[in-house]
Amino acid sequence: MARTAGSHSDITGPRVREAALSLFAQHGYAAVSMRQIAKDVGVQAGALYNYTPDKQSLLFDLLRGHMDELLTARAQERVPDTPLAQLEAFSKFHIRFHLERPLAVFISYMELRNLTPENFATIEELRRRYEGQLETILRDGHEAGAFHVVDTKITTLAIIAMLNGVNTWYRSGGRLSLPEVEAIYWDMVRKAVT
Amino acid sequence: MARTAGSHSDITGPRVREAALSLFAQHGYAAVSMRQIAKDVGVQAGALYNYTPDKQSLLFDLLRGHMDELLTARAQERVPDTPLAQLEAFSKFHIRFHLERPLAVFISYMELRNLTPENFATIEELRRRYEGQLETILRDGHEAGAFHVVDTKITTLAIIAMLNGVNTWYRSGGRLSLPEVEAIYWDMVRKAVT
DNA sequence: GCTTGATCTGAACAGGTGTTCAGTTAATCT
DNA sequence: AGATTAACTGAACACCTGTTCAGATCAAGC
Repeated sequence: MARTAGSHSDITGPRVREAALSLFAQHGYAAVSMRQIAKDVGVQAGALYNYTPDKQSLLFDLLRGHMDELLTARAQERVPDTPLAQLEAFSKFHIRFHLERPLAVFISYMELRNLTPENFATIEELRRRYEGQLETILRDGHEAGAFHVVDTKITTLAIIAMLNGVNTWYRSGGRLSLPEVEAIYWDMVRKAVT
Repeated sequence: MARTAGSHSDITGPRVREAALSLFAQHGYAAVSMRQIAKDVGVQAGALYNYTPDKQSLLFDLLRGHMDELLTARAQERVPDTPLAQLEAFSKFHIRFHLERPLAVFISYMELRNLTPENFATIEELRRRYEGQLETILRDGHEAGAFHVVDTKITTLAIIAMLNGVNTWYRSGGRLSLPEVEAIYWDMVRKAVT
C-alpha cells in the first residue's frame, strides 16, 4: 500500500496542524508523539514529514501563527481617542480574541519552554510587542492624569494575567455571554486603574 | 559497585524531591526522565524507587504537599473582622506564600494535566477549597455592602489569576521588595471590587 | 492512455522510556 | 568483630521515540 485514495496536500496539511494543536493542548508537547498525531489525522507517522520538517517546527509554527494573527487583528482595530476608551477597546479585544482560540492561547502560554532558544526568542519578541501596546496605553493615561497606576510595567502584567484568566473557566454556551464577560472584566480593569 | 559512601535515606529522599521539583519546573513532567532526575541526585535510576513507587507519585506528592502547605499556612493566619481587611489579608498572604515557592506554584498550575484522573481530582478539590475562601470573603463583603462585584465566582477567578501573575515576573532581589509588591497588588484588588 | 510527480506506506534506525531485580557494598547494631 | 540490613549499582525488560527512505499508489497533465 502507499498513496491512499483522495489524499491531498491542501487537506492533510491543515489537518496535521489541527491535530497537533488539539493534542498539544490536551497532553502537552512532550507527552504527544508523532505517531499519535498521525493516528489522529489518519495517516502513518512518516507522512507528517511532508508537512513539517520536524516536531519542533510543528509547535513553533502554531505559536508564531497565533501571535501573528493576534498582532494583525489588533492592528486592524480602530484606536479611540481617550486613554480610557483605548483601555476599554484593548480589554474587550483581548477577551474576545482569546475566547475565540482557547487551544492556541493555552499552548502559547504552556509550551514556551519546549521551544528551542531561538524559537523562544522569536515568540517572546512578538508577545513583548503586543503587551507593549497595553503598557503604552497605561503610560499615556497616567501622564494625562486619566489613570492612577503605581507601576506601569507591573500593572500591565497584572491586567494581562487577569484577562488571560478568563480562558481557565469560560466555555461557550455557558452561563454568561461574550458581551457579559467583556463587561465584567472591563469593569474590574477600569476600576483597578482609576 | 553498590551502596556508596555516605549514602543515607533521609538525605537522598529530600534530594530526589528537590531534583524532581526543579526539573519538572524547568522542562515539564513529560520531558523529564527518571534517569535525568537520578543524575541530578547523583545516583542510578533504580535507586529512585526506594523513595517513590513510580514517576506519577513523584509528581502527585509534590503537588499535594504544596496544596497541604498552602491550606495549613492559610489556616494559621489571623482572620480580621471586616470584609475589606479580610480581602487585604488574603491578597497579601497569597502573594507572599506564592513568591516563596515559585517552582512549586509553577508545576501546580502547569502539570495538572499530567496527573491521573484520581490524582487530579484530589488536587482540584484542595484548590477549590482554597479559592472558596476568597469567594466567601467576596460574597460576605458583597452582602454587607462593602464590595461592588458583578459576579462573585468570576471575580474570585479574576483576582486569583491576577495575583498568580506575580510569579511570571517577580525575582527576589529585583527592583521591588515583597512589601512593595504586596502593596501594588492589594491596591489593584481593592479598587477592582469597591 | 501514458507519463510524471505528488502523496503516502511500512519497515528500519539508533537511541530513550519507566520499571524491576539479583547482587554488592557501606552503615548500623549486637 | 561479626551479623544484619538499608542503600545502591548495573544490567535487563518490553516498549516507545523522532526521523529517514525505498517503493507503492493515486491524481493530474498531455
